[in-house]
Amino acid sequence: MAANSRLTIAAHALAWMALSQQRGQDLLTSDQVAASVNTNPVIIRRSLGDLRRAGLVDVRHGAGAGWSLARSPQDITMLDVYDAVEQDPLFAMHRTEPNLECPVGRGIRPALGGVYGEIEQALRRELQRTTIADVLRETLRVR
Amino acid sequence: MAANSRLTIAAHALAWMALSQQRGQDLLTSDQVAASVNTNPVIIRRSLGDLRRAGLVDVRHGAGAGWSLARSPQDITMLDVYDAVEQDPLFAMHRTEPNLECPVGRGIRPALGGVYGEIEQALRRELQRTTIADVLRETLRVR
DNA sequence: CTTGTCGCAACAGTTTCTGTTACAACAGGG
DNA sequence: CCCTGTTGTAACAGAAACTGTTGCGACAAG
Repeated sequence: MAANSRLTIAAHALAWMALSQQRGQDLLTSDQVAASVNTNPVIIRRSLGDLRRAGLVDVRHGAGAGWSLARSPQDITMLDVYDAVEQDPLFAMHRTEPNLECPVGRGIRPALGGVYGEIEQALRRELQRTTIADVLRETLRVR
Repeated sequence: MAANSRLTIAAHALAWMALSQQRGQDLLTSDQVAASVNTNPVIIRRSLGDLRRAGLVDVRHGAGAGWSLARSPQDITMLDVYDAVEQDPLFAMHRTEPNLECPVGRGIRPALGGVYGEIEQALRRELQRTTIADVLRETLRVR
């Protein structure tokens, strides 16, 4: 499906911030997060920017700047992260409008829209069941 | 997410084939299906080719060639279609390997793998609840 | 043998994603 | 008030995926 890795990057960043918080370091720079994710700091700033707009993290500017969690890790669900970094629907409709003179072409979009809507709801219910605290716990179990 | 429209195209083609079958026309050419979907016949042949490899449709070559359903519409679920046309996982991992010297970088992939696996299972359960016969019925309800 | 259709390769245009560089804006500390 | 380090964002590049198009060989029914 040509899936992107935004949810993965954002969850990784949040899990790392949660662990750093546990260790007493509340504030991390995009450089420090990028070092764990192994990517460019601008990628991290873009991702954390999405999370900031969703109210999941706070940012401080100027000297001594950096990022911190806006909520405790067990209060951030994967659904919160998903909503922060994804906007497109899971399944796309036709790029070009189907033939409206065909009964199937006329009705297929609302029909599939209903099906796709229910599927997204199931996805959201499942995403909501896991928090960043859960992800961090599972992450540290593998050592 | 840069979602593609393959599931939509395939479901549209199957619904149209199901309706044609009801009307007494078992065999459709890719041109006829393309006319309803409003796209190029090669796109339809590619999609129906996926469905043929999955055993959902049959094809006949030579003169008088065309496509027909291999099963009755109520025995084809959206999960069958999904498996036929999609292969990539829903959410991608990091493009580049995370920093393995960081405890989060080391454990994040299996941790997220577990989460993503459960989400895909939920998606699959939901896809399985809808058949092509359901899609066609809903499609014809909108007129 | 003719004809109509499929299978598939090759290619182009568009879009998305990731990564990179560059630089202005900002704010804390001396 | 200036220095310094960090964020925010624009601009750009390369790679990949998706859709669409053309062309042509393979195939089989009549």
